[in-house]
Amino acid sequence: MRPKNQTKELIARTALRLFVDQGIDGTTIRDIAAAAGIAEGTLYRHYPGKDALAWDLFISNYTAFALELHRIQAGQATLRAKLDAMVRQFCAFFDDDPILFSYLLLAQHGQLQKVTPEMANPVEVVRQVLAAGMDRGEIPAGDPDVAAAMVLGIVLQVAIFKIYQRLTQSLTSLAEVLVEACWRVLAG
Amino acid sequence: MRPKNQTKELIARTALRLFVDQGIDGTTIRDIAAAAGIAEGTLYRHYPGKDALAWDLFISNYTAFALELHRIQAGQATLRAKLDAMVRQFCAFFDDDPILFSYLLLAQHGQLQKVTPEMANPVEVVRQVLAAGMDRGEIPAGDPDVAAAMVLGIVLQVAIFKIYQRLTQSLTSLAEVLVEACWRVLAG
Amino acid sequence: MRPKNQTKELIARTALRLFVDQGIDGTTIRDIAAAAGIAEGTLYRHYPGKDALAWDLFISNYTAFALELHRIQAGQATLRAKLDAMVRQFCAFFDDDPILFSYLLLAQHGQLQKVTPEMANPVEVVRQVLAAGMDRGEIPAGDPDVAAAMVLGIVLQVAIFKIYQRLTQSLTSLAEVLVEACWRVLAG
Amino acid sequence: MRPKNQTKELIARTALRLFVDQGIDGTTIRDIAAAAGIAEGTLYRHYPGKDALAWDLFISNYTAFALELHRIQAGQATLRAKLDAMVRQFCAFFDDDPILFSYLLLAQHGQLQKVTPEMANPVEVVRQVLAAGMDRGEIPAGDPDVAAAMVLGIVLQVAIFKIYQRLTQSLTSLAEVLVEACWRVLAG
DNA sequence: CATGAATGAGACTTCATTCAT
DNA sequence: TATGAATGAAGTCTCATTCAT
Repeated sequence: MRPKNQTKELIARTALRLFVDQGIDGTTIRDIAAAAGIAEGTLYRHYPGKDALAWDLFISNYTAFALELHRIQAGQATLRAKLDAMVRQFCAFFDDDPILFSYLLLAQHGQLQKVTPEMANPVEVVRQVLAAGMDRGEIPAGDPDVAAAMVLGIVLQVAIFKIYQRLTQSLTSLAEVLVEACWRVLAG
Repeated sequence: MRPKNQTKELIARTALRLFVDQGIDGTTIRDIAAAAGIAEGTLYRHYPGKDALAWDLFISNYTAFALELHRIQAGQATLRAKLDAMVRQFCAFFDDDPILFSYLLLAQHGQLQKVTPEMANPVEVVRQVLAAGMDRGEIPAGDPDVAAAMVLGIVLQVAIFKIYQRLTQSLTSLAEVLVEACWRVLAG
Repeated sequence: MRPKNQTKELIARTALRLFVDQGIDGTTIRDIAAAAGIAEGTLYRHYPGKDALAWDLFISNYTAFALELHRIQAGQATLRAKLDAMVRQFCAFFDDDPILFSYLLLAQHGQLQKVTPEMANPVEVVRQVLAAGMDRGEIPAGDPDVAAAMVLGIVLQVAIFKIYQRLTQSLTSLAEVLVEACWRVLAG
Repeated sequence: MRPKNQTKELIARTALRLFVDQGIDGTTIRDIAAAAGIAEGTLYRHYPGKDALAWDLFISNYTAFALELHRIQAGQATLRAKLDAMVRQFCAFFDDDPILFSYLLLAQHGQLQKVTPEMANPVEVVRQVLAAGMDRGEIPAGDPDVAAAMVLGIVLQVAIFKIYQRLTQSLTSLAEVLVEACWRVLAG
């Protein structure tokens, strides 16, 4: 018998991989159990069910990333530095764990409706950083939602291209380019 | 008895709406039939099955949009004008049929693996236009895939914000802003 | 428009062929209509439904053959001559219309339960001829059912071999051999 | 929880009975599950599906009987003794498990097309035994396929009569009569 | 008589979840 | 805690039959 957390972790990683490869609905409990080398029933010792597993995988990592993003930008003084740090954070996250990143990206359309406003949220972090920058006059005032969308779009679409192997470089190696692009968009 | 194409069209629109609202896997044949006011079996006189319906809805519109995009940019002489036309085309498409646009956006992760290179493809159109612009020296040379990702990201993420109602303006009213942002990203 | 009986006949022959090829349950109304070049609904102008079609095809030909068999043996004086005539009748029937013969053979297990004793029946004809022959002392007395089974078995199993193409000769060319075999079985 | 093989065996016997009573197409998964006292889904833990169940039931027993038949004739020296042993084997099989025998008899028309030449086959066993007997001069030379058809016809049609209750004796009690009849047919 | 779109009952099958071991 | 056979609700799809034209 494995220690409890080890089995739970095994389930989490296995499910993550299969969810990304086949979609959540396209992945069965049996798939997960078989790939993890455990019995089907064992999964239920660690998670209440499949939906809970998918949700847990999503929200814990989504929140953790949002908090990390918030922490990292807080350590910077200027908007430019905050933007730089955040974009690099996205890139590092992707390069460090592309499967998890992909999951958050691809699962969001199914899970986002269960996200409540009080939960930490990467989109909100970016929006607020940009709004604050506008307030402080670091960039021209504008609709902070539009600004956030454009910045996120630049970074996330590059990640999607990487997922679909239209790009082969690491995201980190593109960070500088992305930061510069975002800045030009914002600096108007 | 309705004329044949009328029923097929009814099924298509109903399915589109439900697929966007509940996801493809989250929508049952029964859902579609009930919402369309037809019998379950009737659907199968018009489509071979649920997968084929989802695929047909995706690829026919995805391809049609790609061709339209290609046509519209070909009518412009400069990259700046092509970019302007293409972005406006995205915006007009979204405003004209947000459900269809959403479907193409959300369904792509499930259907894209069935897209073959010879099928017309909006991503490819954008990439080629940008690559040509680089070749002609209209914008600084760079990785055309990265450039395409950034341009697409700006437009599509704004569309996603609109879908999730973070934005309330029409996309068309944002077109100028988006074109300008894209251009600044590209013009380096 | 075809004359009524021509369409009905077309349906009957088409159904017969498909029933033999694919089984009754394996054949759909749509199959029949498509193969016959008519609309699905047209079939119902000529037959009450699929079951009725299969039954009609069976019982009318089954009965007709039984009556023919009875008539032909009645024209012969001795058991040997009756047997000869009946076996030749089976062979001629097979060679003349192997599809119909196959249908009667293969469909019987599904339809026989609907056959009532007062319906003319080839098995019964053979049994009675043999029983009468025993009564008249033309062959040794024995269980007429066993005798009928053996005689029928010889003829029908050869037909089955022909259907499955284990044999290539016409049945008629084997008639002499079959009659002789039956006679040896009976003559004890 | 029953031991695995017990449930599979229960499904097999129940299906066999229903297939014989109602035909394969006339028997639903629900029928089988209800008659076996299990849930519908349970069947699928033991068989891939209904077709596979019907096929497995057919081919495993068909092959097993062919091998047994081959084994039993190999233990005899003369054709007469081989024939005697084989006919008694058919009779004993029928009397021992009339449902299984009926299934093999009735299912063959649907399943035989999936039988490949390398699969053991009772018809082939009989044919080869007779062909060898002809080669050794134990019976007059002739077409071994015709001979096999006649011998099989005698035995199988008697079995069919028994299935339809035209006969009430056990087949074993008729074995002597059948062997004698076959021999007269062959000995010419 | 012919058509063929529409119907809807019912078939097969999948799969998240339970529970006795 | 782990197991995996069993469950049964629910999904996809088929097809005999009907009926308005």
